Amino acid sequence: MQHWLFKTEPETFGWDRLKREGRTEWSGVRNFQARNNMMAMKLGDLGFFYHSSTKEPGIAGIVKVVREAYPDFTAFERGGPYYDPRSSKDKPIWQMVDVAYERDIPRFVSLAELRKNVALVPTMVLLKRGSRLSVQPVHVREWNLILKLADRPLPA
DNA sequence: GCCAACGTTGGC
DNA sequence: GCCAACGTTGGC
Repeated sequence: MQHWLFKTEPETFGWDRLKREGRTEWSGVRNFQARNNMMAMKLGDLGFFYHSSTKEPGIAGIVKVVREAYPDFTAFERGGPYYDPRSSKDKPIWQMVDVAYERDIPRFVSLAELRKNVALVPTMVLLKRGSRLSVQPVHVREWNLILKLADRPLPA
């Protein structure tokens, strides 16, 4: 099993909403690297649900991949915000997966806290300088370390 | 709101 | 194939 991280803006689609709705299509990704990551996902893979572009960015919860990659239909929606004329039903360019609420974590783990963790800084994609990849892999070592962080009370 | 860093586009 | 220009992301 592989682990991932999904970025989302909580003002647009946050953790509370996913919890309420149970599952969602991860549509609208228009970056090849992020798309390739989604195409590598397998049923049952887990991912961190990450809040970006917000007052306190960080990891809010855990999701599970419940449908493997398939064509992102929002690319076919003429006039829609995610329309891409290069993508067609015959030759779709963009793909998406479905993810579902898996479980809460004991507490929110902020980006600032992740940055303070010396063991994460050199390797974690999220922490790389200028990183803006919206769907990214998380090494199992990083995954477990972050879960351990979330199990402890927030350091003063 | 600012701006550094990034990915993509398109002229050459 | 190079690279400047552009639009976007996302932390601060």
